[in-house]
Amino acid sequence: MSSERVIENDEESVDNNETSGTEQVKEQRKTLECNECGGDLRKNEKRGELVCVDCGLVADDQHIDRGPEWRTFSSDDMDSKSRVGAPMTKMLHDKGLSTNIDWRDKDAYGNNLSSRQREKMHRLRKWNERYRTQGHQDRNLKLALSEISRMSSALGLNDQVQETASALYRQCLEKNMIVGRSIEGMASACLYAASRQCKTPRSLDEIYPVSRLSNDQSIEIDRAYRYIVEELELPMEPVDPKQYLNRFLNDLDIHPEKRTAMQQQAEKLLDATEEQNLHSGRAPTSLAAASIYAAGLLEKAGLTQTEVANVSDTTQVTIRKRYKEMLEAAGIPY
DNA sequence: ATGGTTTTTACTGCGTC
DNA sequence: GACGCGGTAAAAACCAT
Repeated sequence: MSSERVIENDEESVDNNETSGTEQVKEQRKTLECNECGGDLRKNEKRGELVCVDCGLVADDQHIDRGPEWRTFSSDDMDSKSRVGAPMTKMLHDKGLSTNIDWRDKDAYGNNLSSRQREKMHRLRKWNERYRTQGHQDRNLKLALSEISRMSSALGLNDQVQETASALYRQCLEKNMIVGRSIEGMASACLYAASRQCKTPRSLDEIYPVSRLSNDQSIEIDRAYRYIVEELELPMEPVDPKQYLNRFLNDLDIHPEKRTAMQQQAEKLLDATEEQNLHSGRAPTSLAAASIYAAGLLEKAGLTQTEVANVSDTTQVTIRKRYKEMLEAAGIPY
């Protein structure tokens, strides 16, 4: 699509966002008339002008679309699809907005630079890098964000979680909450909170091993998490066991045919137990695990308690206890 | 700190393949 | 004999007070 698409006026560009560019143009041609002679007005895309076909009057020379560049399908998208600049991302410490100087000593055409130019570029690069990572806060952020990125890919978390975690860490930094605490611990805690907020929770037990904290330092993550929830007033609700179903079922590699049936069955069981207040006080992971095991029984998937316990970070004993009361709650004899 | 609850650990016997 | 399952007791972890 042309970057200088010419449209009737700015309001139109907002209202007709759902229709494609060509449709808009057709409609315009019918409605627009020259004030002087009544002839059709036609747009000149390259010049951004509206010109009368008959008398040559330039009706408007400022017809450049300042609206969003791409087609959008929801009002949320509208804001994010700005016409200019690189997309902003919170995953980079400078939101991806700083200057980058290529490390290759080539000019825009790919030719080698003269030695004089080369030296100049070296100096510029050096100073640019110094400027970018200037100050302790920026250094702090840079380290934290790279840790968040590393950990979230190790845990198979998506970009949305990573963005959320980065945003949380940024807030902590702005409120001066990091001083006196370890960057690693705070970053891990942000990631943990983000994974829950994005409905793809990871347990703290899963976070510990991918963080660079030693085993006896792992309580730092608990502490940091409580701290940021308190300070940032995050609305953290208890994790819904259903949010684990997908991942656990994936890890169990079940016959694709039984997979959906089991998930539905498990959700039904969780609903039944939820209604009878059997969820409170119980670890969400164990509830999810038990519902999966019970669903496996009902669907005859040949799942063992040990298998489910392994993927869910629980134990057979716990699964036993839970799945029985689940079947009972759902009124299913076993 | 305390007490109540859940979860884990470790160990057991039973039945089946 | 290996495996899945069920049960138990004691220890550990967790939570609200």
